[in-house]
Amino acid sequence: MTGIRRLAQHLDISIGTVSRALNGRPDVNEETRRKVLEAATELGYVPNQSGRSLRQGTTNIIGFMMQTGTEITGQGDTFFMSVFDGVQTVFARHHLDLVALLCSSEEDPDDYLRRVVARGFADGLILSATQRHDPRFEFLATRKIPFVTLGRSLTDVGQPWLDLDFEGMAQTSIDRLVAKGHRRIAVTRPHDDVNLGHLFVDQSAKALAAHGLALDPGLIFSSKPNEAGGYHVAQQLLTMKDRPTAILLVNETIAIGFYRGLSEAGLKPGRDIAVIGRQSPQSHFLSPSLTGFTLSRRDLGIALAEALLATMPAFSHFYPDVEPRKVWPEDLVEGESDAFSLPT
Amino acid sequence: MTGIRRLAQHLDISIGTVSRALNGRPDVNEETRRKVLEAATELGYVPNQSGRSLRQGTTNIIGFMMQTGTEITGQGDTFFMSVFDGVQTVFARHHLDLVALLCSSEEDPDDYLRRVVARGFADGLILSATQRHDPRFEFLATRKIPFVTLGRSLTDVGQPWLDLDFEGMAQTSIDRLVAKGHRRIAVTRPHDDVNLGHLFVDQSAKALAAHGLALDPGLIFSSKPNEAGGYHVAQQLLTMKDRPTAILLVNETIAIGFYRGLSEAGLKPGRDIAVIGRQSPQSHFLSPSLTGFTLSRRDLGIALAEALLATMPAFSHFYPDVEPRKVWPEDLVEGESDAFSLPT
DNA sequence: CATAGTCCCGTAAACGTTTACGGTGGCCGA
DNA sequence: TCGGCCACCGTAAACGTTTACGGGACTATG
Repeated sequence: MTGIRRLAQHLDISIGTVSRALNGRPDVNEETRRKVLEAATELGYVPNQSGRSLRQGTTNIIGFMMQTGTEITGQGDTFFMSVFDGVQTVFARHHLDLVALLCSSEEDPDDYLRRVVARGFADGLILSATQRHDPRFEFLATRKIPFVTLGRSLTDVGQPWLDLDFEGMAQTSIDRLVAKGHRRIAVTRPHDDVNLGHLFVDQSAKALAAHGLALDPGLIFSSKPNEAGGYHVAQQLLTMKDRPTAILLVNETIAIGFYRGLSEAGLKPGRDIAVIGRQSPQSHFLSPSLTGFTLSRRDLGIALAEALLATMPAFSHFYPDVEPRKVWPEDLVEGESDAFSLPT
Repeated sequence: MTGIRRLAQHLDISIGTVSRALNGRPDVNEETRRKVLEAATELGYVPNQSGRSLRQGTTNIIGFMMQTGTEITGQGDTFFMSVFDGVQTVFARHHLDLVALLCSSEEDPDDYLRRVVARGFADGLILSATQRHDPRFEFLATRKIPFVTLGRSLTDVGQPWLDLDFEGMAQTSIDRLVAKGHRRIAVTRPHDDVNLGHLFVDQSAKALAAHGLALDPGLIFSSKPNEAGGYHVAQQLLTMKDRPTAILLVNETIAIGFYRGLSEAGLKPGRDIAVIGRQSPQSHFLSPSLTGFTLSRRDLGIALAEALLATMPAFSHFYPDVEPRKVWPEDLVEGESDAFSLPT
């Protein structure tokens, strides 16, 4: 005799009642419910997830898909981890388990997702590293699997998303730099087709246009979103005749490499070039201090989880008024890296 | 009519035969098996994992537990990801799904593991960030859950493990540095109780002793295993009166921060101090080039997976002669960072 | 022809839940 | 007294598999 049956026998009660008691159904006497819960802890009963899944066609698992090709992050080691933390705290409240689905760099993300879905692995998914055109969206939509994405895409199947505020970042950065007399402003973007890069470049161009300036295509640097990428950007920049006087770094970690590349040539951010980037735990150790945007990654994760739950019928009533799509605000932390200004 | 039943009906055959055909049982006519497989792809049948799990008490999932407190890695962003890749390729052969279980920095790893196990989540586990004394081992052993650890521990319940070759690294490093005239050799270690730190320090002391030298306790630097940690180590080192002339960096990423900390004070690895570390994708962009150890992370992952499977009854016959415990060799890549030598 | 053996297949139970359905007993109002 | 309602509980089916068991058809052997 195992499982719920054992509990029932021990209490001389039917298994139906035990199940109802454990699941918080209303049609069970509070006194018997108390006894059931007591016996459950006493006997160390934990419900069998397979049985439950089989019966109600739900796994209680949410998957957070990341790609190792982007070095799990592309935003610095801790970025996704903090977001993950936030997501996890929300799901824990609903007894949902969160796991990370790491798609190898050698496997096609679309194939990987197909496998995950075919297996009926998760009740819902969180997607990151969203591409400019992302086939995964349509796939999940036709399978009617709830999902939310961290990052917009041109592909739109009506799913909720959260994203960074590239418009805001570009605008305040550009305004700030133009006010300091800069005209030749460079911009970095990840080398792959992740949508983030497109957005940031577009918004930067827009912000420049507001000042009657154009974004020089020669000043758009594609790089891997990691330290090495930043280092390369610096090297490219050093070889230019008509060097930009300011640069925007969209990814977090590349600032590290960029600083190093610069310093090897004897250049210094804030003195020889104005740099605006994104804050990260690592960037606090940069010198001169980085002027950059910051956001609460944990809160971002929480919002991501809530947006997903709001679309899942079983949980939506908990989150009646969640904005399904939202651009996440960032604050600018002023440092010394953009102190460099030009006479006007 | 759903699932296997639908297939059976479509072929006018019993569900038992269908199941046997799909699972590669011998007692089924090859001709009917062919038909079944054909129909399966035609109808897009995929077995329901819940049903299967319920029946045979197995989930076909392997969990790779990592901790976000150590910034998923503590070894640099890509370390675990490459290992993960290797593990995944092995498991894919056996139709096992690998997921990452990320324990939040705010949650106790032991509690987290308890939850995972109670839920019956995985058939097997891979543990990383092994502590010097690790309660998780005993817990899993009593629950009879197959697991393998990346890293040794003083806690030993007979489980297989793989680990880095700290003895080898310490010995070749020390020998090399002593041969260059160094006597005051510093060592870094992670600030927490992860076993790796203890081992590396111990082995370094042993290697020094072989030359009649002692490891000065004042030359053991505890640091976070990331860039910031390396930066701090450099800062600490700079304030010392009797500075060491050489240093061993056990973690991969800390070299980055260490270099930066040094260069801010006008010091240079290889000229003012000898540095030996560990190679990483990022370290290739260090200048002067790093002398450091390297290993095939992917192969490490493969070995890890095989070690686990060898202990699981259902798979052990595939891996009859896998060494259950193994120290993973590393090669030294010579760079310029340890060029600094002393007159003897 | 009888017997044993082999190959293949069908039947049905079992895994641990959830839940629709119906039933019992008590209470209340007419 | 009786019908109806309510609160609570028991029964049993269902979810989709796997697998032990047995049986039928055929072949080989005596």
